Amino acid sequence: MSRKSSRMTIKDVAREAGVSISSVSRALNGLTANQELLQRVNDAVKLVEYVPSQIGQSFKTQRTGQVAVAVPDISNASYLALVKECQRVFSEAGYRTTLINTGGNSGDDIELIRGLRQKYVDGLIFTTIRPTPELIEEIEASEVPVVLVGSLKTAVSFDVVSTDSKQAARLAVEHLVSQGCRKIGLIGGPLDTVPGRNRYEGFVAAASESGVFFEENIVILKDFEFDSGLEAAKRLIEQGVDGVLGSTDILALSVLHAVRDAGLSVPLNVRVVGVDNSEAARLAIPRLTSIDLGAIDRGRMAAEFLTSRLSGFDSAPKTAIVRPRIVVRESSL
Amino acid sequence: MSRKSSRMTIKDVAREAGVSISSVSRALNGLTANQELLQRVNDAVKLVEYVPSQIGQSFKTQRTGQVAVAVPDISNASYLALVKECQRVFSEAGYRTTLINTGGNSGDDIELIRGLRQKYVDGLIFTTIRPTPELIEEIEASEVPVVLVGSLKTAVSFDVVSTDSKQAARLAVEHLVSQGCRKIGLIGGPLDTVPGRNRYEGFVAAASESGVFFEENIVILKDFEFDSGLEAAKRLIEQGVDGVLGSTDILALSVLHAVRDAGLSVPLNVRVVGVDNSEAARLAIPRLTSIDLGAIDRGRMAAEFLTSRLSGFDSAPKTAIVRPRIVVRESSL
DNA sequence: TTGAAAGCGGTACCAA
DNA sequence: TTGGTACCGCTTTCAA
Repeated sequence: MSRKSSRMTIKDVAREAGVSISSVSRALNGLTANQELLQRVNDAVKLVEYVPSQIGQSFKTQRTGQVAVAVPDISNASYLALVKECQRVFSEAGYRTTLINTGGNSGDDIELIRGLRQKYVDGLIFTTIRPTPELIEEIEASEVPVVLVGSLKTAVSFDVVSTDSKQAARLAVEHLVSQGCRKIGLIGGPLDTVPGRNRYEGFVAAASESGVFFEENIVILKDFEFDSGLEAAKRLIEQGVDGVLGSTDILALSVLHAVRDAGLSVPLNVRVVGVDNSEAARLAIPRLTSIDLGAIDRGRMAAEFLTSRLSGFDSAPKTAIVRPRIVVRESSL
Repeated sequence: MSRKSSRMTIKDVAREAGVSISSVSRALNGLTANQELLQRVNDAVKLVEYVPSQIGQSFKTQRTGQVAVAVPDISNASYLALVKECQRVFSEAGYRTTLINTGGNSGDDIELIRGLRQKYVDGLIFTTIRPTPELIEEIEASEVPVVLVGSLKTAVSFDVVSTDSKQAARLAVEHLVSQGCRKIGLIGGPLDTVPGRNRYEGFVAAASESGVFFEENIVILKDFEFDSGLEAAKRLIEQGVDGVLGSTDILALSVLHAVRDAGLSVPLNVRVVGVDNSEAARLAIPRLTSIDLGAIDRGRMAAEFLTSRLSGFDSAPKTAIVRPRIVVRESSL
């Protein structure tokens, strides 16, 4: 016996229960006082194995019950943490979560926002490290609520959740200095990204204030690949740094490798700090000190901002800034 | 000037272009020969900034344009790889991807499959390590196409993609033996999971065939947590093993830590092999030998199976088995 | 080639 | 409280 029955609709339930489809709808949505009718409808629902069509409901209500979370790269630990946390909050609030890997390309980003007009989701959490004016404009024009995760320089008409990248770099430098480092290197991300730029500026500011030697010890990468980091780390070690800040935990791991390859030791000869406080940092040998940018907190707040808007609260644009904190481990002791 | 215009529908385009809505629909779907009408419609579309409603289209076509990928834990490297690859294939095929974190609970799994009747997605890639008979039954009854990623003992009426976990363990043991290990330990996953059971059996078979000492060196964990692995590894080291197979890369990393904590060295005193060939394995110190279970290949095949079904190809149930391969690195040399 | 109209599966208004 | 019915946006059949 094939169970692949053609879909049962509300009509079938109504027929089976001997009532009108309106009554079925009401019964199913808890708008019926009549116990007997309710019973008949429930029996009929069981009998025909009725399940309301999400598509039909969406059509009527113009709500999909879905939200999207867009990140440049889901492989990146902090985006992964953010996505997971959003998903948790949304799931609790009764929304399904659609995952979008943007690749970080700003043209595609704009297309993504524009595509929201198709109304395939009720709202969007959008993460970007390159918030161009065009992108901002497109988000402001969006009919679908968008919450942006990322740092902006201007005031905007939508909700924003960000972290203080400059402060993150500062925490790292101050820690390294307090541990006795006097010649600190930076392996930074691309300067045309907001976090890349901010961490660079934070590093420079904190380093010069501390009076440590640093100016020749800055390497800016075009990407965040481990191999690029390895190359950069090798250079820094040749210049005799005694402390390095890696822009991500992966880049910091590359420093651990380079130091070992050079026959030196972390933290004896070189102290290392990473950024993201990812699992990779916790499990590294030696365990890696890392700046936690609060990806989980950002995810939670962004998701809460969005669910709030989706519930119809039409407040002024909200902003949340998560403060980074340093998690000290073996690699910088 | 607010851009938050209320949605434009096909009617607005029709009115603006001075044609019927049927003509607009045809023009938009490339079913019009008349160049002038086409032009008028396109102009009207631009003028009113019309974007077809996904909801309206879904309602008519009974297709959502979405597929779901369900995994027990997105944090797990191999599931992550699988999800990413599925997403890539689906995106190319014009489908959006919804991510579902199941948590691996089998009751919830059944609810998930049952929930498909709501028709919120067109198809599902489902990953499980505990394929209960009830679950199988539910999948077979599903009206929505499901592709299962995981090993099954029985023949089923849906597509399945799996890997050979037994062979994976065998590869690892044979490699360790060939490197000179004579007392090999296993840190295994729960035996009530299919991969946990299969890896255990593969390990036992390969170890006894090789004639190496192993029987007292098996620790089966209740979970895959790093800390549990650390504890287990400590025990194995006290028993004097010279080789360890960790059931996942994370567990293998815990062995690296435990060996170091014991003042010993990998691979000099203990050789270590993990499973998953994750980024964590590539970046570990020392770099970790790992069994690649072909997560990416499985993701690709599963996604292709599903898109094929969604395109209406109603073939017999397909099965694909991905062969594991070993990636030898420093930790076992 | 074009337009009119039915219908996909629900919800909610209105009248009984 | 209940049933009849309009309607959400789009595709597609059918007739002109």
